[in-house]
Amino acid sequence: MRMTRFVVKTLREAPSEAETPSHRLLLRAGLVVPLAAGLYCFTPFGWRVARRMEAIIREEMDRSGALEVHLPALQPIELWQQSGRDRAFGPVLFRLQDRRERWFALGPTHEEVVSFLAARHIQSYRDLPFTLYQIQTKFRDEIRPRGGLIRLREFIMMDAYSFDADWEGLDRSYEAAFQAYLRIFARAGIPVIAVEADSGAIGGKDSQEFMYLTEVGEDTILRCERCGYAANAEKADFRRPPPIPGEPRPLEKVATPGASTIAELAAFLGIEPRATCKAVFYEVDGRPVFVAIRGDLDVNEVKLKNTLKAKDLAPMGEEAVRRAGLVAGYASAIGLPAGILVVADESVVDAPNLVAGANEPGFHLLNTNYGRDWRADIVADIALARAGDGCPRCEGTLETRRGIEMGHVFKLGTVYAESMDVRYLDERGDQRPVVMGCYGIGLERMIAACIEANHDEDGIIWPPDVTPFDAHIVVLNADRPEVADTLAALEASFAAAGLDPLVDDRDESAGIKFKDADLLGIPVRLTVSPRALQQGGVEVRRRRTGETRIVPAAEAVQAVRTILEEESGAVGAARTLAS
RNA sequence: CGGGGUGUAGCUCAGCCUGGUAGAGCACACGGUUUGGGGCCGUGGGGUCCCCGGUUCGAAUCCGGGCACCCCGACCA
Repeated sequence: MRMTRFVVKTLREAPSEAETPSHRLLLRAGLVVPLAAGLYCFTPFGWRVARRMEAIIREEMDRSGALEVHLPALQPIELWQQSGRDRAFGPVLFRLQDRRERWFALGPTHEEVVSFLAARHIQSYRDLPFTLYQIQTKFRDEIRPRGGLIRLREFIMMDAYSFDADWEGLDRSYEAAFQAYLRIFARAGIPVIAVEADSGAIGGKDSQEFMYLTEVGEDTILRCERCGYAANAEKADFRRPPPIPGEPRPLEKVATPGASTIAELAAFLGIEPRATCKAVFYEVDGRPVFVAIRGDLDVNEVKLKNTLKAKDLAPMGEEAVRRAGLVAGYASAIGLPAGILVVADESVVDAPNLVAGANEPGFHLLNTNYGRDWRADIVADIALARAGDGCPRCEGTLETRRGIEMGHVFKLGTVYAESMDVRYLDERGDQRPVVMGCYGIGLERMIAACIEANHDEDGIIWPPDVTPFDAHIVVLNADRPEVADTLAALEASFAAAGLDPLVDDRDESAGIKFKDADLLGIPVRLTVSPRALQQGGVEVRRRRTGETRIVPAAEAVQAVRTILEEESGAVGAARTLAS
């Protein structure tokens, strides 16, 4: 491809809106241009990268035995009502009406539609198992799009769905998808770790996320160096510090003026936060919920939401607190107004003599004891794991890292089979629900993470499987006959070898061309110039290391191939290091 | 939705406080020069100063109200 005929434009300075390295480079190298919040146009250069990412995904999914399909993005709302997910997704679901005023949704994911399709095919256990996948646009009216291609309102997702007769079959399908994902991310040059995850709005049982660890990530991951345990913070278990032991003592009311936070209370009384009971108020699906947890711990809102099987959960606003008759800063479950659901974390049940609020401004109660003084409607693990907490699997300590969720695999089980009525007849002729799994990868996110993981101060460094061109040929003094002849010969040999180079034939200075080559990130650069020819050929430069050498023009193709192969090895090594 | 920030040329920004002909660098067009790391000289084109309203003889600038975009928290690939 001749650059003068290719629609690319690079920017010397990144637009001020871009802060993360990938966002800046995406805009500077001209891969995408923003249209509106969470919406981007892909340029010819950017789309080539996207297509290569797609190719990696397609090859590895095909290799795993999955079958590609294409499902409508536009879907009748009834389908979403049937699964109950029109409410689960709520405002995230884009809705629109057709000319007959019938309601549709723009698919944020495709479990319902693929269930519909699968149900048309599945009659007998002999029809199972199989896995379907597609690479298609999804729509989500996200609360806050961000980070360039990290969080979009319209994005391309590879979503796969497995259908098995039983849970053992699902385990095998899940494992096949898991292995395919590892190959996909390795080839894309994205180091990932698999972490235990919450299944969120998708529903289902086991679930793991593939995380690319980076400071610019939006998820928090807890990890134990010692045993390798890793989990999303919203899911993570941990060993709670033990309670302070003691025999129950009599309840006692004390004045604690101005001590409305755990820190103030502990300081005022000269005790550890661990000896107090923290009260947190939530509004859950419109109803007030009182949460009690030991003072040294925080509430994990995802765990709480799951415990309550709630659709909507938010900290209670000041107005709602007053309306519910709660006393912020001095509340406890002892003497709480009626009609409020009380949820307790496991940590308060076996901790004796906790200091808790007296439900009266400026006063607390000493020596409150669960069972003797109060009881919760629900007792559950609703505590948030934090850096420094004990690992749930070994004696190690958890640390936190930030990460971007690149992919997610779920064991759905029979949830959708039940709601969408996907059943089969087993060997005995009994009707049973199909056991499903689902698996997703965000394509734009892969591009963003690939750049995050593969760049330097000069620009992008594409992994060989992702690069939009096989080589970047810079031509200097193209008007000299020997240069023009060499370029023509080079282009012919590349074409014969089936390689696709980007040729910078622009009338620009050498400096601009070299800078642009570094920014655009094609792994090998060839320079055709009078100087190189004098030295016996063309200059070959490896983008990642900057090393250069002169090779005869006739050997250029082989030199490019060698570097691309070696770069594949380098990408693999980087992955091993990080995982 | 809450908190913070920003809207002036394609991009980065100055001008605003203290109202009076809208600017610079980069990019773009043309001419010349140069040709191994964003080179140099000259000429030129390009603006609803985010929008609406108010104050004023006069508003990019002051006041009010909107909107958009970015960042931090609740949602997810």
